[in-house]
Amino acid sequence: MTDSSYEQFCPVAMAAEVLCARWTMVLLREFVAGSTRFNELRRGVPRMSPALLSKRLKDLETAGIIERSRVAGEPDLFEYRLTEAGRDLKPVIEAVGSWGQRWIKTEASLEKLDPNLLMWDMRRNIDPSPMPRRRNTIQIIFTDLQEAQRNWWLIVEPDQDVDLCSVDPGFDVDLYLSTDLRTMTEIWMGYTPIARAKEQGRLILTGNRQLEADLGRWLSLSPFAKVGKLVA
Amino acid sequence: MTDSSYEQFCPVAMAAEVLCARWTMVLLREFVAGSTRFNELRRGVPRMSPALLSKRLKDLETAGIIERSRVAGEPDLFEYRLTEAGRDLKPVIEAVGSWGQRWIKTEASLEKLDPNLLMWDMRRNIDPSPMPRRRNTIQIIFTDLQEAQRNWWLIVEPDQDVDLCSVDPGFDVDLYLSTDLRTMTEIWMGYTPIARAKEQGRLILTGNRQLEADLGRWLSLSPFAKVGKLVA
DNA sequence: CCGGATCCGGTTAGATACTG
DNA sequence: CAGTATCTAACCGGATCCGG
Repeated sequence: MTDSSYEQFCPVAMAAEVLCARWTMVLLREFVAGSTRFNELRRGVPRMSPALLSKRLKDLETAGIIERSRVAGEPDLFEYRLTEAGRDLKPVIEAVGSWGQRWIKTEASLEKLDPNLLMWDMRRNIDPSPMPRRRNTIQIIFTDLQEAQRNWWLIVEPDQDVDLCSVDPGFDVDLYLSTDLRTMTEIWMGYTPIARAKEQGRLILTGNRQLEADLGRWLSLSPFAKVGKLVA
Repeated sequence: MTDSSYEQFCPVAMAAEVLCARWTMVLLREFVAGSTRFNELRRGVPRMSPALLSKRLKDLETAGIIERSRVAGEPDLFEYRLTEAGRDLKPVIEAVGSWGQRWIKTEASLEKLDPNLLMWDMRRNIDPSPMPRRRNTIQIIFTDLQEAQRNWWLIVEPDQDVDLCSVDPGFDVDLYLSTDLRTMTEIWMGYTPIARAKEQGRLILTGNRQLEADLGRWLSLSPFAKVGKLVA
């Protein structure tokens, strides 16, 4: 380990040495959101090289923030989990994210649209409890995207498991959600209420009336959606 | 500006792009602590090269976190001040520092002793209100250090201004504080109570009885001293 | 497919010196 | 006081490859 230290006893400096390395804060957000496997983490930080991810995981393990262990029962699969010190980073991530939600210009965020990250985040935050107690299949159609990223299926199983597919799983679709990537992202971030998007025709729902009416309940928004903007 | 972006719309990622660059979190702590001038900031981040400091200041200005302006009345002196967005970073710095205070091993912090940073921090946090309403001169003697860093004088003026000198200002000394750098740092960080250090003979006070008795009131500790450690 | 390791080129940071 | 300039070392991004 090279001496890339700030050489300050101050707890801010000591913490920043490990927390403020490139990608680390974003990676920790993935952990706080619940990811545990190498390739699961990769999906949340797709632009991070696997080599750097591997290095950061080692650094975080050395720092006592995560633990690496074998997946129970599986011979050579590994998982990474937050330690108590790692779980205690949740307020830090929340403070950073709340500040970002409040002060980063809306347009700057909306220049980084990414359907993979959006759908992955939406999947993680679906609340199945207001849904009918059967399998519910919701198809999202991004009308402005090319074929490969255009269609997505959320499958909420009776056991409350949520799957995300980018190829047709073949089930009957209960609700179609037709929109564009920007509108869906604005909704997710809390910039645009669902009702307004529907009024403006930027979001069109077709299918099961109950699922449609309850959209605002089962489609949880970003954890930061409720933080108010102070700038336009 | 190269594209060193995370390319994620998530507010954590957007905020981390600017907040988690090398040195930036430590620099922001300096701002939150009240520094405004280039060389004042340098004193708080002595291991940061002036070139990088200059670049970071420009980055923070571009990000809308600080503002650069001329010092009122002075022709070519400049100052940097937090904007509203910058002041709103205080909870972020506090969250990072509190986590550090709680989870960074004590020994790791105490490997980075630095009398300049310690005295600079102490000076900033002196509370003159419990002191006699006259000039109070306190000499700190680090018995384990060489001549150049051994003696320090805190001068609390009647107008409540606090000066720090590393050369004898020539005033009569009201209180002598004789200790070693590690003990003083432990006290500052909240690891060791003043009373215990005195009992163990690691801190020796000589001079004005009232100043001595009130030490715990005018010597404010680190803002993070009250955060409890969860690890030994 | 999973969980990485290796190699290479470009960018960034550290050290030191210097200037208006 | 408030920064630049310059050179070198460390780090990062991207692509490729590898063993189970």
